[in-house]
Amino acid sequence: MKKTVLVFSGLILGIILFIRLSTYTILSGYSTLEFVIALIALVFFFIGMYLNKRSLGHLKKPQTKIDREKINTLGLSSREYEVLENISEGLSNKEIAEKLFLTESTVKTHVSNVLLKLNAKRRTQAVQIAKRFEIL
Amino acid sequence: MKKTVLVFSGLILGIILFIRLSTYTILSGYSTLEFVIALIALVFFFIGMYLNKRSLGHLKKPQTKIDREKINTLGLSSREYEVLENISEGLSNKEIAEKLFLTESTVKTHVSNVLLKLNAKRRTQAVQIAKRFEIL
DNA sequence: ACCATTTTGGTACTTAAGTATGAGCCGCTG
DNA sequence: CAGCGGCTCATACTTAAGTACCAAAATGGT
Repeated sequence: MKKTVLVFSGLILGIILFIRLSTYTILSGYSTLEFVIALIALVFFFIGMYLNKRSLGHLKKPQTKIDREKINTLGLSSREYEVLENISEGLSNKEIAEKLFLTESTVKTHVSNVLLKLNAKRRTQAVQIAKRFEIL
Repeated sequence: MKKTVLVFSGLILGIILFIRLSTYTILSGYSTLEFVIALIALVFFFIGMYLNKRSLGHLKKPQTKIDREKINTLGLSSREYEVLENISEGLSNKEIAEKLFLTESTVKTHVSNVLLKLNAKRRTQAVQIAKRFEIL
């Protein structure tokens, strides 16, 4: 953010200096004024794009908004979804059971239901499908 | 892309018209010229940012560049990495074996090595760790 | 209060995943 | 050329995952 501000103010100064100079030297006709302004507009346009790309590039997480509509469409219950989340974290059934204060047997039931509803054969596939559906 | 071009050219026209008018009306002193130009620069800066954000927003995949350095650091061989990729696709050992023309037994060896090198206990966890390391 | 769904849990079983260990083959490098 | 690392495959196990089927609470809406 510091860099951005520095670069930005530096460019503002540069532009102002450029104007100061151009008003007394290059700038003679009207068309030249328009050209200079168009150039400035273009330059700042691309600077805006560049800086934006940089700042967005720093965002590590894709921030995929969870499609709750889709979860309902698939018929996933809240508990089943909760289990699915933990599967994607790489937890085992036993670990999920401990985390959610359940028996492993209950977790297995939920997992089986999730696989059915997502039409997956394995938990790994379920995660992949869930991400395609943007519910994870 | 069509929209972008249209909006862009429209704005260029608008700016030129604005200049035409301002040169004969508002624009009287030097400071005003600078102000107008700064304004244009600012406007185009934000237009650039906005358009860039829009176009980047259409990208569905986060485009996480694969950190090949990290792969080497972890000591993952190319075959092991290939297996890891297929694990993240939700494939079973048997399916990976068929896809890569291997026996299931070889795939299991690779999987075991991957789990060791990623310090994971399960294939699901391996995928999660790999994504944190940005190698997937 | 009743019904549908969810949540929970169990048993019994099958299948997949993962570990340990050994071994042959190939290509590269000191 | 000996050796190392990577790739392949196998056997024998252990453990986790997943299926099928059932059933009792809990929950929530009409």
